[in-house]
Amino acid sequence: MSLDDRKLEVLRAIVEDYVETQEPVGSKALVERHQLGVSPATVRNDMAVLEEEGYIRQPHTSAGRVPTDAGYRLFVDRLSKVKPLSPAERRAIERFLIGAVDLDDVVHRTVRLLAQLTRQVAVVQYPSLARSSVRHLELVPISTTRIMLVMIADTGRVEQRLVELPGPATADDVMELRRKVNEKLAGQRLSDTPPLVQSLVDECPPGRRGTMACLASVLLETLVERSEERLMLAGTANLTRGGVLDFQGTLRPVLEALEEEVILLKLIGDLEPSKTRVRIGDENEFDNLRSTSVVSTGYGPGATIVGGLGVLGPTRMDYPGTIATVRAVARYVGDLLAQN
Amino acid sequence: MSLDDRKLEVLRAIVEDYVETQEPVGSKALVERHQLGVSPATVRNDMAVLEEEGYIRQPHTSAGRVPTDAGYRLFVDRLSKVKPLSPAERRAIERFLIGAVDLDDVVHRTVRLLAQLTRQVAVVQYPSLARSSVRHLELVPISTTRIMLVMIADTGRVEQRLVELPGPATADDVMELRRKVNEKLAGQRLSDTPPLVQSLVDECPPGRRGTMACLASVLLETLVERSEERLMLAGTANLTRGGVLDFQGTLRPVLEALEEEVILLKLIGDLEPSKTRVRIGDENEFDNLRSTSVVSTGYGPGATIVGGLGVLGPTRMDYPGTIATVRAVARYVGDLLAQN
DNA sequence: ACTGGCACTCTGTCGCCGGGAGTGCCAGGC
DNA sequence: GCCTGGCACTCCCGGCGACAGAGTGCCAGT
Repeated sequence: MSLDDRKLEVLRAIVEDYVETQEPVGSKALVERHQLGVSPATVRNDMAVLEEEGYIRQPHTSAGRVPTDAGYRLFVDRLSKVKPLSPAERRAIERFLIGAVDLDDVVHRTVRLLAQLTRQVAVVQYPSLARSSVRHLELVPISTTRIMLVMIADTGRVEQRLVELPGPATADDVMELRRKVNEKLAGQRLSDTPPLVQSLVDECPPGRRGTMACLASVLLETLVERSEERLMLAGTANLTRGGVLDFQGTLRPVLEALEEEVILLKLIGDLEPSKTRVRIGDENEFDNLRSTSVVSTGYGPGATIVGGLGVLGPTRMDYPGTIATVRAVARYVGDLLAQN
Repeated sequence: MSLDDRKLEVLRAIVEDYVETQEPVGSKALVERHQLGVSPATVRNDMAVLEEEGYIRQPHTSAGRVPTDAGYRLFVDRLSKVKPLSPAERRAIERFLIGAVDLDDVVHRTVRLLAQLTRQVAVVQYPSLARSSVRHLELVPISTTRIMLVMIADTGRVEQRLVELPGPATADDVMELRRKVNEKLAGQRLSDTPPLVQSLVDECPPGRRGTMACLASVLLETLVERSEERLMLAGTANLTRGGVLDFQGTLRPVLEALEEEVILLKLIGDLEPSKTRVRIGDENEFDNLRSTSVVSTGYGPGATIVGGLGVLGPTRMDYPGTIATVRAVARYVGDLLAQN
């Protein structure tokens, strides 16, 4: 059975009211608050159908209706129009991001901005190393047998690692290494570097090969294997908004999930270009997040994508507003990165 | 009126039982669980005195007694003996910290370890720049009028900033700058650098002074003014342990406070050497944290202190165990830093 | 196909009551 | 003088029943 326009309109009204009031919505209140042009009885019939189809449900007999995950899904896919940001919001975004001095600062400001605008938990992934290029590699001698390797990526990320050398190296040795390594790797995408690193070792004169091999292994580890993704979180206090009504009693599982970076990365780190992804309740693959929704998108300079960001909140969330905000923030951050 | 030994013993018993059971403790249960050698009636008299003195209170008439903040304070100061860590805990600490590859990793592992061992919220401050020395300064050309300044501190911290130059600079110019800057600043404590940076500008040949001045101002900003403290948080999910009984109903204010880095820094960043600080409930200067206690201490290689760490939990916490754990972790982290 | 009316069901709240835990006080004993 | 047993009192907490309110499903009528 397909749903006619009015039934969809009723669903939309239910979602909107429920999101706003946090209370099951009944037929009478619905016709009063929206101009549906029909009587409560008619709405009730429509509701019965919507419930049949699984889009809404009653917490108990003779309570109002509440959207199901499927209901929210339908709402997001077909019923919600994008809500344009207010000029005030746009100004807020610009003002907030404009003073950032380095990458850490950008991420930091972004995540707080997102949390504040959406009033939910915000997550921002640092630009992924896997999607970055090497801008420069620096070797800093710490002692005769130890150097610090500093990798600067074009996205602004800086990673450092300590390298234990097999034997002592002079300052000149280090300079030479530095030159060679940069010659070979600077400007390369990180994902392309492994064979280049190998060739570095191969081309090395035998006398120095030990040192180079040592450096190479750490390089590989830093550049690729342990291509660690970092992220930043803000707005956890927003989980307590609306009492403990959302999240079926405890936010325990949610807080636990937020501690797991792996989980968060899976959530916001799937990077289909210029597409905003919405995961609603049960659609989430993590049990702990079954009562939450996640809105995420990729960001990056221009059309390329270097990382993800998003927000997490109760399934009962303002999807149009949240989606609009997430997109807008992602675009601004991308622009900001493009300037560097 | 001074409290005799038995009254103190009663207080100790109350604190211990309450911490364990989370329920007001009555006189009868007390004599049953502890060998006090007197009758409940006697204990009741002692309790009346303890209440008079403000160390315990009754949630309502004819409920058991609960320690007040002052009661916990007395307990911590005079009644609790340090609880030595179990060998298993020591091993856990070592095993957890041993694989750390860089500073980020150390801090990350430490904070999670602390959260796990104490089952509370853990906070670890990155080694403070103000207490670090410059190991090396690197200048990486980004374009002809932009260079990236990377500062590596002896504590392992790496800070980077973008510098906009007033005019174009050649690779040689940059190399020259790099040499000069390092000559002057490497090895210096960050707090000693401002006059040195000034002298760098003064000694510069007039032709390059513009560039150097530009660099110098960013240097100053990076090194001193914006000597930003960073920190890491873990274990917020532990706040939900024990229901919402602690934290008088909502953890909202607590979560809010945890979002404010400034607050957290004040809490764990007061660095009296080798002293563990305990702030109990109302002793806390932040209203939002009135229902929590904070145990914090400094850490660093050897006897010097470069940063703070600690945990935050309900006033009803296992003080002896928590204090012991915080101290032990701080010592291990210090040792780890000393190795670099 | 929609509407008004009506009976029904369920929730949430209030007041009430009794059991239980714990206290404060008092008189008596060591 | 300190400790103890006894006793009356207070208060919380859980269960129970009544009740008002909200919302529904259904049916007959337009």
